[in-house]
Amino acid sequence: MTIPSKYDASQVEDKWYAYWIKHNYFHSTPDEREPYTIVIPPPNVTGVLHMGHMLNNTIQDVLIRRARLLGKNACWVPGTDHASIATEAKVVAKLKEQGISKSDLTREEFLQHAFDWKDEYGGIILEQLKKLGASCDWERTAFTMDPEMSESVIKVFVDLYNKGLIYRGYRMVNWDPEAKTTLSDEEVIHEERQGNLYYLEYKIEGSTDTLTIATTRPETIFGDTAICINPNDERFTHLKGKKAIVPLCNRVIPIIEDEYVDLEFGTGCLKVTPAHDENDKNLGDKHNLEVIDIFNEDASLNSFGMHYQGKDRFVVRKEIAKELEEKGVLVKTEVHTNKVGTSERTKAVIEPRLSDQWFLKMEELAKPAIKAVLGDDTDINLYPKKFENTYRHWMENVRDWNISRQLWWGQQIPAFFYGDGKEDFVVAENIEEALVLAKKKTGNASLSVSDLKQDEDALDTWFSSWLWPMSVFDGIRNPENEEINYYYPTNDLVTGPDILFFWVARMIVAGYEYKDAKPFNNVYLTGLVRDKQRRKMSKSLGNSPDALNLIKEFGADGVRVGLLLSAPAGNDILFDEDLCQQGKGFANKIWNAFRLIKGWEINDNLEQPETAKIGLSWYEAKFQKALAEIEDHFSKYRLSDALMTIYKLIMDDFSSWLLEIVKPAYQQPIDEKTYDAVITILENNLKILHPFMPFLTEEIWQYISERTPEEALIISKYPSQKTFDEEIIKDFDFATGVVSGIRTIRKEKNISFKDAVELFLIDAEKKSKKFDVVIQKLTNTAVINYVEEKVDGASFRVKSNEYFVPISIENIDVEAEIKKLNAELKRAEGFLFGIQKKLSNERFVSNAPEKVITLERKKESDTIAKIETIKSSLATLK
RNA sequence: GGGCAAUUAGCUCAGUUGGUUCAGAGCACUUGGUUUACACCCAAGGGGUCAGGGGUUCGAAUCCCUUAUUGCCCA
Repeated sequence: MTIPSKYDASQVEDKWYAYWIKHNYFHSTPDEREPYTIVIPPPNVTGVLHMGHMLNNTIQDVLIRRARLLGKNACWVPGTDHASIATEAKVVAKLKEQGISKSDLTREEFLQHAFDWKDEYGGIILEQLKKLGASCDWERTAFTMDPEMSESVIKVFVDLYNKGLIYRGYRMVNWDPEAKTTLSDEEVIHEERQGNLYYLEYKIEGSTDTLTIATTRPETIFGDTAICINPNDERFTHLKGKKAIVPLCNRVIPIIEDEYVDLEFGTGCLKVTPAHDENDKNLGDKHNLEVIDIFNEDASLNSFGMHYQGKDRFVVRKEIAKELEEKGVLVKTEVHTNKVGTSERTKAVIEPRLSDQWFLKMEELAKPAIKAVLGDDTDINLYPKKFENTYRHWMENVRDWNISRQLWWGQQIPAFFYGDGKEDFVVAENIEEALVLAKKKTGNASLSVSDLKQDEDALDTWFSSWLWPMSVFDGIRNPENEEINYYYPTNDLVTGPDILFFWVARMIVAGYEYKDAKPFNNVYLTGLVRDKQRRKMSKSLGNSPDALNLIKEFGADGVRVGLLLSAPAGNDILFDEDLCQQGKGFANKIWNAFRLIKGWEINDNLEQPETAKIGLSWYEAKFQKALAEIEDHFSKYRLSDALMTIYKLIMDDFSSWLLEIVKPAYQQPIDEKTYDAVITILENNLKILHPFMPFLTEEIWQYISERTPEEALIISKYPSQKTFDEEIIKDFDFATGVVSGIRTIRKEKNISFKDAVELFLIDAEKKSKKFDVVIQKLTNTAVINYVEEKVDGASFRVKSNEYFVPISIENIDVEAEIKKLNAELKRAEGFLFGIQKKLSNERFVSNAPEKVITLERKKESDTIAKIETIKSSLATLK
């Protein structure tokens, strides 16, 4: 059998993914085993795989595959999110290309287009996840607008309404004039923008006096309904009780007094526009001011804007400034930076707007969710822990959640109006039930279905995804079904910190409200993927590599390793393709180690050599030590450290040391016992590596021998932890010091590896001799002689042991040797000085614990011994 | 403006309760090497005043104060 010297992932990965699917290893049904459950953070149904998804889902797959190997019933539920604003915007844009305007369509027609779009492009991302190796239970694929999901959402809305937690309010909301919908506070991004502060002069009615106000938004003067001054401001006492005249429209408005006005800012006079600013709205409510809304829903001016009617707010701002200047109203303009809210999705500048919206009261609902994460006996752990502070800050200041959106793509709010009054509605799961309620509420038995009109708005997408961990198991509609009881609470949630509040916090809220239990035990918050220059990866910068191309180039295993090697929990990951190259290189290394082993000819008559025996027992200890470290890293969600431990184990301990130790001479056969042991070791290495590099490991596993579907690596049994011999690891580390010493001498003295050397040593350490054969083999040392006296030749020290390799006279550079020894001596003496200073300090000796003092004394005697050997070496050279 | 976090080698990061030879890892770098698994490799090596300053302590990368810089969240 010839095995190619380069590992070709593209030949392998599709084959094993198909095999895993065929044998249904990813599918889970409740059974007697312990469940291990993850629900995927559902990506946008029309989305495409980007680096963030790759990182996220690689982590989830590692956790799931590991759980599977540990014998748990692993269930990873995949799915997608309908992403109301983003998707609706895409559909609207596509229709526009075809010359169709949304306003020409009925709701039903529009939804048909949207579902067609979803069926055509939706779920591409899930196909891409398969390329990455994601072992999701695809039979469970869910979508937040599946009929069962939507039914759950409506049920929850009705329930919360009936509990008095959902209410309708005329409120200032964040209006996105581009998407023509409201946004929740969390969907608004505050950005610093440079603008102007305009100083405008208002006339005082019945007087020649004027007053000056400062505003950043001169176009909103049409909505002014008062001027406000601070009652304590002596500059304006003369204005009290007077009225001002709004420029251009010449409306007369009252001058009111309120301590809210900041004496320092601007001129100390504030224009009040209740329809277009939250603070002004509060002032307006307090002083019973008129509310004049001057904008259309696309933020162009309406008829209140007079000759600016129909023009966009930013156009008007420029034009009106000019007009005001010409009319002498604009006194001056200052450059001014302020924060403006922009839409997360459309980037449009948010317009505060008053409208009727649906809200969910959060304060009481948040309480159990706060306790779960921050209490003493925390139910839910965040990794890394630092996010608990952020979580606390948000949850303790939580505001009511605006859950209505002026969109069609989403669950339509189940409120049915029977009249024109604000309160003329009932809330029910369907129109038939609504009719019953409406009849009861109105006392009008003659009402019919046609008299009811359902609210036009849809629910916020997060109002469906906050139920995700329950609704994917139908836990809302059938709260006691077998699946929800088995899989819920889920174990780990892996997601980005950017949706800690949007999603994570709300799932916790929903979990306690509807299952009286947490939705998950642990939340692993990944970092953002950035480029090498720390810039966020984005389409507009074009710095995001094509995920599928990366997989093509480096293999899914290579990309997975590349991502995880640089992704400590919670830290941003600075993505660099070189990392994938390292992952690919690692795959190739393991492949070649396997090639080496597979190439050996086995001879069952051969005795096991001593070197192999010792090497194997050392590696077994080393493997156990690494296994314990890996467990520890996993328990702290330090996946990159766990991977690095495995990387070093396989790269250094297995390939560089063990295989070199057991390797038979060229074209010589290997004894069966050693061969079998090496194969077992290789298999164990594959098992612990499988969660990180599933394809490569399965390929080698199946190459090692014929396996039945029941024997596939993906469902094999993870190596169990055993106690191990710490001493042998220490002794081996000492031996590697000797090996390195000899190698250094070979290099310095230009002694080829092919020429055997002889080694002499003064064994002050009285070390075990069992590694001598190993040292000999690895360094091509013909014989090791234990002596009492120095021997001529190149020398080196490991602790207080002194080693000599005789070399021909012309190779000895006495000067260089002395220089080297002097440097070593100086370092040792400095070290000794430090220790002795410490030990002669009476306060140290009397205060430090006994253990520490003993250690210091040991260090002292070791160093003294070492200095002795260096000094005597120097003496012989001179 | 308020809050949180960070600052350790050229880069990305570990460093647990203050105490093992604690100043580490990976990558990068330098030098040498066709040792029959692998040049996607092997071996050896250089490199840090632990951001600056002050303090507590027998002892500080680790605890406290302070300054600077950076990032995130909120208003």
